[in-house]
Order: sequence, then C-alpha cells, then structure tokens
Amino acid sequence: MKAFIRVMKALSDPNRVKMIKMLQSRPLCVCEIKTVLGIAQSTASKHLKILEDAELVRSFKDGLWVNYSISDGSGSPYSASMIGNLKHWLDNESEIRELNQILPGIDRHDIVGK
Amino acid sequence: MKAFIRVMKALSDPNRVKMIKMLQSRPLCVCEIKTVLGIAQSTASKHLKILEDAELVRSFKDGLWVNYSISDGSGSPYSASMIGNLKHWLDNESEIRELNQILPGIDRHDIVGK
DNA sequence: TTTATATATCGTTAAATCAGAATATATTAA
DNA sequence: TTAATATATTCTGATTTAACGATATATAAA
Repeated sequence: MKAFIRVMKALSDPNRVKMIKMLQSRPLCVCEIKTVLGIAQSTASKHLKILEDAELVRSFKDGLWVNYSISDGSGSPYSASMIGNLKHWLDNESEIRELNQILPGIDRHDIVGK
Repeated sequence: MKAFIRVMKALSDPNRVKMIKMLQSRPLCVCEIKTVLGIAQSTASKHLKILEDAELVRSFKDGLWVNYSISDGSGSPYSASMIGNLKHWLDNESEIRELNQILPGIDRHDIVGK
C-alpha cells in the first residue's frame, strides 16, 4: 500500500507531472528543469527526490551534473504503469504543449544564473 | 491537468484507496464504510466527496441511505484507468485482505451507534 | 407534528506539503 | 590550494490536508 500511495502522491503535484513529461522527451539536469519550469533550484531538487523515491525517475551523476531520466519501470509495477499512461496522457494540455515548445531550445551550457 | 491531479490526489490517501477497494466488492452506504474503516462518520463522508469529485465513485440516494458505488468510468479517462488497475492491484496487501474478510459480515441494518 | 436516524457541512487542531533563501557538499578549473 | 559551479540539504513561513466533534439537513417512523 505504501508504495502505491507514494506513487500517487508523487503524481499529485503539477510541477512533478510536468517533470515526468519533460523527461519523457529526454534526460535533463536539475538546472535545465528548474529553468523550464521557472522554479527555484532547491524546489526542483526536492521534487526530483520525491519522484526518485517513488521510482518514477532515476539519476546518474556526470561530474558536476546530475542527469535525471525516466525509470525503466523495473522497480515498481505502479510507477511502471503510470509512466506508460503518461506517455500519451496530457499531451493536449496547453501547459504541457508549452513545455514541449520550450524544451528543444534548452541547453544546460547556456544556463547562466545560479 | 487539473482533472488528472484530482484523481491522483484522491488516490493519495490510504482510507480512500480502501474505500475504492471495498466498493469494488459491492455498493455501500456511509455507515458501512465508516464502520469497516473505524473512522468518524464526518470523515468518511468527506473522503467520499473527494472520490466523487474525482469521478471515481458515484452516489444514489435511497431514502435515508446514500449508496456509493464505483463509477462506470464514463466521466474521466484517468479515473476509468485507475479503477481498472485497482481491480487487481493491492489485493495481496494485508490491509486490503482484512477489509475483504470483514466486509461480508457487514450489514447496514446491524450498525448501531451514531 | 414529534422523534429517530443517516448523511452532509462547519469549526477547530495537528500534521503534512510546498515554496524560496541560505547554506553545505562535491566536483572541476585555474 | 583556491575559485567557480551544480546539486542537495536545511530553515522558515504559508497553504493544504485529515481527523474529530458538533451542528444542520433530509427522510422515515410513530
């Protein structure tokens, strides 16, 4: 039950759902994600931790960067199912379409501020 | 996006998930649900409202009783999908098995206190 | 009409959640 | 070693959530 609730809670926040949808396009670092969503770095980092605890995403360190990507689903049937659903769900929502417009122009090397 | 979040939030509480699982056995009134879960009547009523707002359950009045049942899924693809998943998910969890043991012995006419 | 009963709503309190700023940690570059 | 940078963690305040008791509403029974 706890694992299921963890997945549902992880998907109960708009920014976290947007993160999932973004990561289904390509892996991203924290600074790319916070830039697209327009939120503080600490906020993005915490959201990603919640997604990772629910086994919806995973992370790999690459020097100074941490790359987040969609989980392969092997960890939890609940996260695997929801990831599958979210491949198509919400695609027609304006909030999601905006992300997909911005995302191709985002490059971690161009991100300036702190 | 809001409809999706509403469904995820509705399923983010253990008592509400238990309600869904119970209602997948048979329709129930509020007093049966509160009795099985051991919670206050007002608490049960509010949880059911949240489930109904997410289109996961529906209700019909029958005199003094209000019968809650699982939604037919026509209202929302998100709720329809989650209801389908929850037909089998969590069946092996001890918390859910206990419910299914208690439930057959529950009859609204035998419920005494307020 | 009066009484009893099932449910919904309101009021309150405690706990959980989310936000950003500030700080700590870890790695790379100089 | 020192400086710069990406991320994680901590702290604090504001908002949301969940619980229960008390009250309001609606229907059935007497």
